[in-house]
Amino acid sequence: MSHPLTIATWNVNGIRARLDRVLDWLSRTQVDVLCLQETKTPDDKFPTEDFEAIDYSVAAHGQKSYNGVAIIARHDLEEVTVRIDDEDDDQARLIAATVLGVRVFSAYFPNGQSVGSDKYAYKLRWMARLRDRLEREVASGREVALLGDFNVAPEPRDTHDPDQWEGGILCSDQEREALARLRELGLHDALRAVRPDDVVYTWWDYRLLGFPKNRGLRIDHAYLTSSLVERLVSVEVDREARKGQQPSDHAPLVVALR
DNA sequence: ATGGCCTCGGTTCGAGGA
Repeated sequence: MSHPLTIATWNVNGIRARLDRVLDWLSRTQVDVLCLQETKTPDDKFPTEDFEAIDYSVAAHGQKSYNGVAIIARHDLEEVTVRIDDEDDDQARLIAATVLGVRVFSAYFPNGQSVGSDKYAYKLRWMARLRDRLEREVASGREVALLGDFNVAPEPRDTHDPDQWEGGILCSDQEREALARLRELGLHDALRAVRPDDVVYTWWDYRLLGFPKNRGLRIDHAYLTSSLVERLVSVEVDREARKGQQPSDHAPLVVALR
């Protein structure tokens, strides 16, 4: 028998700038596991006590100003590991923990800036490294849940305006192929598993009234191994969390498992 | 109104984001 479990991912664009909003959201939703990205905070300044005060545990891996990931959970966080591999890389973009037997990864994929740039090459290299890491994790027979800001829109329908986005950063063939290589490991796009035809976005530009006009992208994802897909009840974007004063430019993606 | 942002660190701007 498995335990019902909700797992969410949210790029918060600065945990200290968004702390009250995230605490309120957790208290209201009672999500079991929350994967955070762009915490932009060193671990000694992460507001761990504030989460513990509402009975959540924290595993954080951050750095000053940029990047940073964390996993917040109402259950014990076991086997916490940070980084992808042993390669030299000072960017804090991956943390893993085991929650109720599920190996959960919170990932902040590189943005890539523009196709052909040095940052683009780093992004593709990072995705290949992640693939190799997850190949080992999946081969071990674990239930794996990879959640985060993947910074890739998998298909043209995952952007509000393909004419504007296709072929550019977040939507290039090489990025999409690197994402397909992750799925080839046996990881499935949870949103598409239960909502194959919906137009869904998770990010909207702060500028140009992006959110009111629903000019968005689907770049935050939850990739699950098959046994977790079989437990899927729903996958939802909480658009309410993108509204109001000082929102993140991303909304949370919430995965419910039976 | 026909253009419209936000974080961080560190100062009143620059880098980065997507």
